[in-house]
Amino acid sequence: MGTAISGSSRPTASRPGSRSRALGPGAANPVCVEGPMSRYNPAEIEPAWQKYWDEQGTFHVTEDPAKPKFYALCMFPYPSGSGLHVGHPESYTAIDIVARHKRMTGHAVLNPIGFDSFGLPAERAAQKENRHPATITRERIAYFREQLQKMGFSFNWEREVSTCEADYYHWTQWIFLKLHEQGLAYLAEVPVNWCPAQGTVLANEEVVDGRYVETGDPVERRNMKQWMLKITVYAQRLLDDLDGLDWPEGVLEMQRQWIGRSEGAQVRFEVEGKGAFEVYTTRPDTLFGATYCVLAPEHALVSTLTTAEQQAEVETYIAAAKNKSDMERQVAADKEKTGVFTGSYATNPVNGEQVPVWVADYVLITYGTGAIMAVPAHDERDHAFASKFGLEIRPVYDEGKGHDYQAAAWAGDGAAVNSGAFDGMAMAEFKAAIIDHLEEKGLGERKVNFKLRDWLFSRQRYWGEPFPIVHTEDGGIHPVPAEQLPVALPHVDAYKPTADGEPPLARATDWLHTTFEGQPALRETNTMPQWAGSCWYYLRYMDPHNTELPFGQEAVSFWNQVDLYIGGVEHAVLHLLYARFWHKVLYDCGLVPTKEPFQRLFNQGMILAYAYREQSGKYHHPDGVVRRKGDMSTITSAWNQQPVETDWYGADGTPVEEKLGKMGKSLNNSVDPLEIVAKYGADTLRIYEMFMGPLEQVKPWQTAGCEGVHRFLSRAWRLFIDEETGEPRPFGTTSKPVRKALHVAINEATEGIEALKFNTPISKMMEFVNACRGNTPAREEAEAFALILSPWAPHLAEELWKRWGHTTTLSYEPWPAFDASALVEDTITLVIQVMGKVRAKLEVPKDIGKDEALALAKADPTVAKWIDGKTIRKEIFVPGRLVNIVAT
RNA sequence: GCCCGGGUGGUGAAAUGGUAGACACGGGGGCCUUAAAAGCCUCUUCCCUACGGGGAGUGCCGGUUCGAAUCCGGCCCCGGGCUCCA
Repeated sequence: MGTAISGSSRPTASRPGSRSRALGPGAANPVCVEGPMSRYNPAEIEPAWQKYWDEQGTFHVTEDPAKPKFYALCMFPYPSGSGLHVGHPESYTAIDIVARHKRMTGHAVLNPIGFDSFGLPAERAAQKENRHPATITRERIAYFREQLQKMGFSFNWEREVSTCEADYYHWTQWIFLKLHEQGLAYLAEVPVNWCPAQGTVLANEEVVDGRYVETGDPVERRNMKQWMLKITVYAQRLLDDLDGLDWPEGVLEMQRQWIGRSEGAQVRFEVEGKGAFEVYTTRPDTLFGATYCVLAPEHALVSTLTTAEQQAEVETYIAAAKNKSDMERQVAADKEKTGVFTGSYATNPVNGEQVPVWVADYVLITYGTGAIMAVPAHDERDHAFASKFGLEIRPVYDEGKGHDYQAAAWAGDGAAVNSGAFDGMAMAEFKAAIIDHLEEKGLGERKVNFKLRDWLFSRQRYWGEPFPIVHTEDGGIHPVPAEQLPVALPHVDAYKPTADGEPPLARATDWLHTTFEGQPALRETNTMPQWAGSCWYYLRYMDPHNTELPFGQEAVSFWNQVDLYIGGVEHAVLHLLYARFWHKVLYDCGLVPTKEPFQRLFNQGMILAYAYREQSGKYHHPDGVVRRKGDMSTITSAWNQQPVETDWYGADGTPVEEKLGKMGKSLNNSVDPLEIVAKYGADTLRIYEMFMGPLEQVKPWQTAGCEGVHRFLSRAWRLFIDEETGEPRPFGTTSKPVRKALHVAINEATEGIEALKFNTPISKMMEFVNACRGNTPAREEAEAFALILSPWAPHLAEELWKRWGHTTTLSYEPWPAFDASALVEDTITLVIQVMGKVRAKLEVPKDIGKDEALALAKADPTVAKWIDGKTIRKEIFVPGRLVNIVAT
């Protein structure tokens, strides 16, 4: 934030940390310049229409069985302290265009908005400012709401939800009780990142090199009692039901990989006199090549298997692994594998060989059985490990090309060798045969495994939903009865853990101590993660004021499921997977009619912005930066310390280099949408957001690009409104080129909205205005134009509609019909190619035949020159398009 | 390393087997104006030109085709994500 905004455009809501300065000379406000009284003035018409829509309840929607329904949803925002930047309205604008179009095609449209308002940043702000996070959050929401309302989105504001309010989290808790009732919630000891100095648990991204990134305090892994949700029970269904969804292929693929189904076998390895462990493998066909085994450091059998001589080394290794985060373990092991020998040997069940058992952190306790059989000849990771520690590498497949197994692993198919009775088999046959063999002998069994793990569902934080759970002294864990909900967040004296490391809620001693069926009891002091509220908000929107249930059956049977969901690809896995999981649980409880929550999903591309950095590392806001062409300076790049030439200069004349990056505080390149609204109007902002390029594409914001869009809207205004009087210009008569341009635009808009391509329709609407060349078209054409423009630029369209004498909103007018006959011309431009190169263009009747076209082509002097003296080998004729003469 | 996106003028882009650069931004020239702003007209991929044209060109190399930005194979670069999943 901290972007330049003119004083007059200051939003009324207070916004912490903001500043303002006067607009520079180059940033004249076209809205305020002198001129005719009735020029296009969004500052006047936009608030008026926003007021009208609000007062008239234009977009209020009810469950009307006479209409088909459409549920359009954008991912709701987290109300951060810095407000929305111009990247956010991209998906809201796209959804709004679809919603407005669907109303015009007779649908009952649900297009709600709300706020994902629990979460860590507000808690941090509360600690710093010593204010209640609810107060801070509500202030932030007020500014977000103002920003959204000034962009003219047709949201169902009467359905707004905020996940941190008791009337919402009441029902989040209610759904948790359902999960608990279904046996899907349980307590488990789970390792967390514990920071003793802060007395708190940290998220993975807050820990780097074993230290808290903010303070540098050391972090250790510590087991804590945590609530878990059994999402793994749903793994197969979460995988199977992806098939019917209209989602981007990339997102489906990421979900499939995250769920990570694999088929293989679980095999038992005996250690003489010390017991046995099981390994999971997808390659039971390589069992004869298993030359050692590896246990995860956390595996229960490690201490039993460690011999006296190896004990010191193993213990040191385990201690080191324990304090590394999963991420660190991965990064370190990518560079070089580590591990230690336990001193014990296990029996390979298929050939009776004794193989050494090692401990290494490249084996994860959380996957499979936490133990593996290692086949270095056929697995890269095992190969790297075996090479480092001098373990045997024994191939069990001959791939037929003399592969050097000592140099590298090879995981492909071939003919089995060194595998006793199985020699000669190919992979598929071998797999089936050896699993049968293992099952017959009782050495193992067929097994399906998933990468997906149960969901760690508790946080040691204040600003989240309290669990509706009490603990009695006898160790009993009891759900709070549904009629006693909500369990309200208590007030606490500080938003940090207690002195003995209990979560912040433990500070509320009056709240903490309660009774359960007459016995003294303590309330659960963990809170739910931020995902909880966003797992079901799309259902609450269907029936947001229900005080008896999270949502009523009547509402949910009408709205059914979300028809179109637009949001960032960063939520491709977790949010979407968690919401799908809860939805399936609710489905199993008979509370929702569909197996899946979101039928169609679309990811908008991130909007980037140029950032300008001087060699000291300081960022200059793009507003003050200018390019002085030809005036090059050489500076040391703050990005890579290399000398770099630049002709960009900050407002103070300092040379700066340009780089594209995420819009945000850290690069000092955010742009507040209200700044653009003040300068150009909401309609310009909306259209520019869409005009920048395809919705799914990552693209850079350039405020200057708004100029062209604003000019287009001004030109459209002038086309229909007399700028001196403000009266509508008299309508003209229709003409062929204008009618054609209109129907091209109607077609492009109609198809574009369906395909979520919102950029090219704008070009076609610009072409329509250009085609009119200042001559007002016929009334029918003008009105059709306003109607197709209205999803993109609703304020301008409404204003024109009103000035043409209509007395109600155009939001429910029928969408204009496309007439293909308007596009038909009598003649076409026929392209004449010789050897694939364009040599001439001829104006010919549209239905010209091949013979006639070729005759005309050959008669053209330029064409004649190119085929003169050559033999014609082939003649291509594409009706209505081109002729290609192949001559050599 | 693996997975997912993406490379087209000075810039954002359009064209998904048939005229590469629509529509805009920026820039040049002109009109209007006492002047400026706004507006309007016009040029604007690069190179050559005897001004008629000609040649090259969609990250690089190759292929298929009468014809490729578009389809196929190989490579390079950029952005995002990642749980060594046995």
